[in-house]
Amino acid sequence: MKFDKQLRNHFLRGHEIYLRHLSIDCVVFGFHENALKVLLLKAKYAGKWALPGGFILKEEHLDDAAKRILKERTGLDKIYLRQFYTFSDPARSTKKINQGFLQNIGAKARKSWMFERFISVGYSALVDFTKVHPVADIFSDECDWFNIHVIREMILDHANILKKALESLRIQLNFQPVGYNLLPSKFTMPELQKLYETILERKLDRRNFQRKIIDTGILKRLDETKKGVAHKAPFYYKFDLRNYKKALKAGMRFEL
Amino acid sequence: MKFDKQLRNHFLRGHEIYLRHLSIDCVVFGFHENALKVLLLKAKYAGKWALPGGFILKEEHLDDAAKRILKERTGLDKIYLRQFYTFSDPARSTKKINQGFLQNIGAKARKSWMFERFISVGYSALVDFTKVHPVADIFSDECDWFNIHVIREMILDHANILKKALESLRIQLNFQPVGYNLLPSKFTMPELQKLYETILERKLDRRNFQRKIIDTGILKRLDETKKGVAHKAPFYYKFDLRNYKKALKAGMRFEL
DNA sequence: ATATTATTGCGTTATTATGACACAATGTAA
DNA sequence: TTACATTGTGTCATAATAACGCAATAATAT
Repeated sequence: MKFDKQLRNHFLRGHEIYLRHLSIDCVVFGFHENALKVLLLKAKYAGKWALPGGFILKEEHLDDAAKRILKERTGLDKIYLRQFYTFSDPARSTKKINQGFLQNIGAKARKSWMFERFISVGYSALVDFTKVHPVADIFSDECDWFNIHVIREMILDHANILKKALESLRIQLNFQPVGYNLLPSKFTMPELQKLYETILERKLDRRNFQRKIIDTGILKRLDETKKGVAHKAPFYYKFDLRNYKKALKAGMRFEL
Repeated sequence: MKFDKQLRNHFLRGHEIYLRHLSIDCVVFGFHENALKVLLLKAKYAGKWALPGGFILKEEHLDDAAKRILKERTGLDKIYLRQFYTFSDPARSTKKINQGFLQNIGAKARKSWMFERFISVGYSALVDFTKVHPVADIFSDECDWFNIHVIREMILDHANILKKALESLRIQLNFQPVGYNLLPSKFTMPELQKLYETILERKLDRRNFQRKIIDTGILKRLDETKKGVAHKAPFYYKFDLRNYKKALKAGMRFEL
């Protein structure tokens, strides 16, 4: 079938266009229904889960490779991306390969560049959940969002990569109001707070949180309130892009 | 001569033992005479300066490669090391190669793996200046310390790597009392303060600085004072390793 | 010997930021 | 119409921070 032909070709001839020994893995964060989510692929045959990843064209910048890979997985064009760590444990990529997979690829492909050692550069992406359309790649037969705390068994060292990405995100939170990238353009204060609580894994005082974030000046309150809630309706806010950028430039801190 | 034979061999056969397309560059920070220093090598023939760097053995962890490289350049065994960024601009390594260099290597070597594209992983190291014995490598004929603010012209994108390392160090300062790695085992309060001022590039109030760092509990004051200063002698301090590690584990912050 | 000088150790105070909590307002559901 | 959950705004005690004062001290100049 067409799919396997593509796969086979990748194993046999991929090294002609990609750099050897080097890959990218992306941790794509989204926020939906008050929970932090991550985009995962279900690896063919193995049934384990994998981070969206890919390879680097011979004359391509890593940032561009990550953009290209994520464009394919999410349909999104302008994704907020940040390189966070490079994973190089020699044991990370030499784990036993799934047998069902090998059989489907064929004997010749077993000597493929794909079974050599890989060093992988980790990128973390922050996206607006509502804008993403997950698409599987040639190594997988499913692509979907998962709650950060109910993660399935993952291939290779991907669980470790995810863990590192989360730590990195937690630190990033102090230097950048990540809500801008993770939330839809308009959102309520409780939603923003829940985002922070989820990432930091601790409760914050509602009133102090509001005061602090308002004081930064990066939010604009809209005249509109949320409809259809069985209690006092919260206002919608959006980021004041002008002040947001100014704050970033000035190296703002946002401690909680 | 022996040196050029070694170099020639590296160009012709290095790819047999090292991963292609991948290198490491190290920014080694030291502190001496109240100034932040960085270790540089003078590239042969080009005369420009370079960060200590090297390549990764086919089954070697990047961290181990960095350790190996720095052991050779500094003589030090247990260096505090941290990976900070991976540099992948396709243009970074394709800059015109120095002619004098090429002539000395010979014609055959011009097709060497060394002239292919390189992606370089940046490591920053914090060392005790007084313990380092700089040694040049096969690509250079000089190795020495330079004040961070009077840096010479550098090869490739090394100036950029250095800049990124400094930014990274500045952020690190909030999470880790870097003095432990940069200062000799015993030091005075003004020395520690100067270290912070140099990295942050701003003046700090002497009295507030002292109070804050004492309050962290990671220092032990010795009974000894500095000798031979034409004014009131400052006490020596050293890090209380027990509390230092405890603070690190607890994720201490040190804002100034 | 003594005074001078630069710098240290320790302390004070005003200002600002933080954490913890009170209470009225409000939009749906009972 | 009332109950309910949750929001917007505000207060207050406490902690952290910035700015500054002053006596002590070790070499040096007189």
